[in-house]
Amino acid sequence: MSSSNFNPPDSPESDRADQSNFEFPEDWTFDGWLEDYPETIITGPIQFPFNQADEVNNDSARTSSLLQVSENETARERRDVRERFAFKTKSEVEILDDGYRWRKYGKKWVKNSPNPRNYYRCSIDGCPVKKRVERDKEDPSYVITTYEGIHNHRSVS
DNA sequence: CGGATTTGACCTGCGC
DNA sequence: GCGCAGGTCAAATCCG
Repeated sequence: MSSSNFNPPDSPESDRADQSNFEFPEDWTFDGWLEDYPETIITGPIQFPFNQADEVNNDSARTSSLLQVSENETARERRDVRERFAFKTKSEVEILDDGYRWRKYGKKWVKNSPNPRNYYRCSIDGCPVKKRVERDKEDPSYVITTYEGIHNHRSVS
């Protein structure tokens, strides 16, 4: 895919509503998944950024946090928001060009999966973003990517 | 030579 | 307290 189609925001706090109309490239498949929250199955288009609350305990909050940033987000919900999201995509390769430079810093064989999990950190100095990449245990033709954090810089060309 | 990758060791939270 | 599992570090190595 081309890098220009994937442009996460630079700031977590500003203009969330304005960025919610982001559309993923149509050659990516999202039928979703969120690793640490296996109950959150994503179907249909995802708007970016979407923020996952760490402790979402009712269905309506979960739905809104997955599909878009809620406009009437309560203070409590907002405090719990993490800049983390995951999706799976059908791909032969695990190194997807999403417009950023990543430095691999770890690899783990996770329990109950025949596939390794790879850990990447954004190679820009001072940028806190990390991501994990692993193959879907159920369907190895899918790659699961989990992003954590928001870039404090623009994507590289 | 500089930056990225590899890979086992190390660290830490959690359940028992 | 111990051991497991997941996450990270870092030295050696690779590669342009």
